[in-house]
Amino acid sequence: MHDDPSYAARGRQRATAVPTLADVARHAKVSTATVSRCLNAPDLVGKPTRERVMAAVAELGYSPNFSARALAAKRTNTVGAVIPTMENAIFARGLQAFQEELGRRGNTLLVASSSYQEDLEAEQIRTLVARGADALLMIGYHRDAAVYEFIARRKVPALVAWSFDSDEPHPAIGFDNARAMAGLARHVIHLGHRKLGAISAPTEANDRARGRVEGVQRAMGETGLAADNLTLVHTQYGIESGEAAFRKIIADAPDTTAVLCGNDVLAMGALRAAKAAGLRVPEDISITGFDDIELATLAEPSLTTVHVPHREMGRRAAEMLLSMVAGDASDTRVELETDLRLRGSLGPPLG
Amino acid sequence: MHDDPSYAARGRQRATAVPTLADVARHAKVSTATVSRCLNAPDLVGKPTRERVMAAVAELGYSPNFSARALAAKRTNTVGAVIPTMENAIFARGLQAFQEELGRRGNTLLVASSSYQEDLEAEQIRTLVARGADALLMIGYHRDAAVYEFIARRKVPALVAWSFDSDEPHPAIGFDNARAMAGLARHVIHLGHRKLGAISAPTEANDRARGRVEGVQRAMGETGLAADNLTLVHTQYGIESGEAAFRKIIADAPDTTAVLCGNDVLAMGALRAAKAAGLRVPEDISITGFDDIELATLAEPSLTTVHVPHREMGRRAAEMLLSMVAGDASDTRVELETDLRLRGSLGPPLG
DNA sequence: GCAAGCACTGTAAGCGCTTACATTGCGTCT
DNA sequence: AGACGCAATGTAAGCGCTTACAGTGCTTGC
Repeated sequence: MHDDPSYAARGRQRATAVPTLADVARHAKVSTATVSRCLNAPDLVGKPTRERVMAAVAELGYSPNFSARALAAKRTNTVGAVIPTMENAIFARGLQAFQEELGRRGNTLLVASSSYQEDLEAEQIRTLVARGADALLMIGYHRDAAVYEFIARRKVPALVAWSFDSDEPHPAIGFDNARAMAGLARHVIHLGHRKLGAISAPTEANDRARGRVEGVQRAMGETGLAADNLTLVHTQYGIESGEAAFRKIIADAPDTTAVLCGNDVLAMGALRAAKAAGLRVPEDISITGFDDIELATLAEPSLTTVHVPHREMGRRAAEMLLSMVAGDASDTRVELETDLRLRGSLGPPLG
Repeated sequence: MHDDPSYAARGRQRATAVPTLADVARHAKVSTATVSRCLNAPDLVGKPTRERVMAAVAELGYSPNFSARALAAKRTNTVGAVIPTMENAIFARGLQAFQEELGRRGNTLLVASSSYQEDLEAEQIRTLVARGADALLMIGYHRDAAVYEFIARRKVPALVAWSFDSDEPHPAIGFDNARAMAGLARHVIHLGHRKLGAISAPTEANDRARGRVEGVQRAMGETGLAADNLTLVHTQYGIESGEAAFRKIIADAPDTTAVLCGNDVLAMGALRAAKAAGLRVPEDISITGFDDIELATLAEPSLTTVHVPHREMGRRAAEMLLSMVAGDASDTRVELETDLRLRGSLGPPLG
């Protein structure tokens, strides 16, 4: 035993080199299999042996090499997420909850962001899978069929979040953007508004934004409002963008009495532009948002918006993904409820 | 050649199993070494061979197994970051820039958050290192010496961000929190304020918060203001916390004319509480923040604060860390400049 | 008193890749 | 013409771990 000629050399290195499973085994005078079992399935090992091994682990400051473990066990305990950007508070919040839940269950989060670019997203997804992500979180349904095929071929459990559509087959947790926005729009219309404005994020590669616009249109259709009562402007994410879009709406359609924005950040911009233009909110013009980020209650007047349970979504997404990895296929499609938060920025039109 | 009895079986599996380097090699009729070289050092391979290999890669849809690569090459192209929380916009913004730069250079980001808990942070750092992070980004200097020793022993390049102290030996990119806050406080005092309030995040495990409080005290010392002219309140991060802290200050010291807050979110809370108490800002009381998040310009009145270049910090942190990994040890300590953004929430005291 | 079963532990074969080293076939130099 | 260098490729030894399988020494039932 221990007549391996390299043993002495290894012993000398030990202070400087990172200890391996084999070092621990040697130290505790057991086989590597036993050390591995101590770490992964302690009840299979006798108590005295286990204690000896654990002592060796502690003494050497051993911690397992993740890549080796992943290679041998074919599981990484790592979950990938591709989001448009962390700078958007709604994703930051959801992702934070997602990561907390993952951490609680011994997993780590691998993050990539696509900057709302479809091809970049596809590339990020490939990267995450190649890195061995056990599962994938993606935002919204919209992406090339080839991406979905790739995921299916690799058999990586994947979950769509921030969107829910009962017609879509993919596992998802989210809400029906169109329905949520329609609820708000219906309320606005019932208050008496007839000339509406809408500010939306770009809709080409973004089903959430698309859904929200459709929601407005659906509510108008239901209440018999003709389509030309809506002035729709598309613009980038950002406060300044919201300001510019608002100015465009009141320039194009000065009789607009309510502007529905695709998210709270755009709404904050609209609000600021309205005030800058000398319009009173909500007396002269009503403004609404979507998401209910912290900003919404801070605005003056505070913002009427659609509340989305971002944290809950993140937390449950982690739960779902991890149980999908474990092979438990129940509850793979979850629709969350949103609700209206009626605040000062919305009122009946004065006329 | 190809008389391996398992060859046929492998061939049949190919459609369902994930292709490996060996599959590609077989397909292109070269050795695995050549395939590996095509992927990692293409100029070492002759053009016709390379093209044949690349075709095989494309045909099989091969992508390398990351764990195996990491195990063999001892490099993961993954950088870990431990931040307090993504829900704080300043970290989200910096981290986004960090991740973008990392991605641009072919690296991926592994994220962990500590929820401002010191022991959790230590654990996360160990986890990230065990997962093979090539380098580490950490927020602020404050952490147990054992953690720094661990990092040094593992020889993982690590960078402190969001803080800079010329007395500290660790590689860092950030700014001098005390100096930045002292600059603001000096300005406030020069305006004529004599009775100050300060709202700070908990300082035990947070050198940034500590520095900011010290900055206020330093400015007071320099200008001959006695320490008892300052009412200091510690509280958690959050708007409501800021509101409560503000109420406590004006209850304890009703003659306070300016409240300096450790960050913009606390300042937003203070602002709201001031207005709720019927105080005019800045006529009755001045309020300042720190960070210059988007919220600051949205407040009414807009918030006087210290601008911090979060995005630049994130981007350069990525650059620095990657060059440290590459063995380039230049410029390992970078001090960034902050600047005052004087806005409506600060004015001279009326008295 | 002996086969069967059980609780532990060890042996060794990979997992999919990288890379040091060996080999081959040229063109070149003297 | 023979020695040499060089470019292109192959061979094979790991990287550090997991796990199927194979003992080993007991207790137990009949």
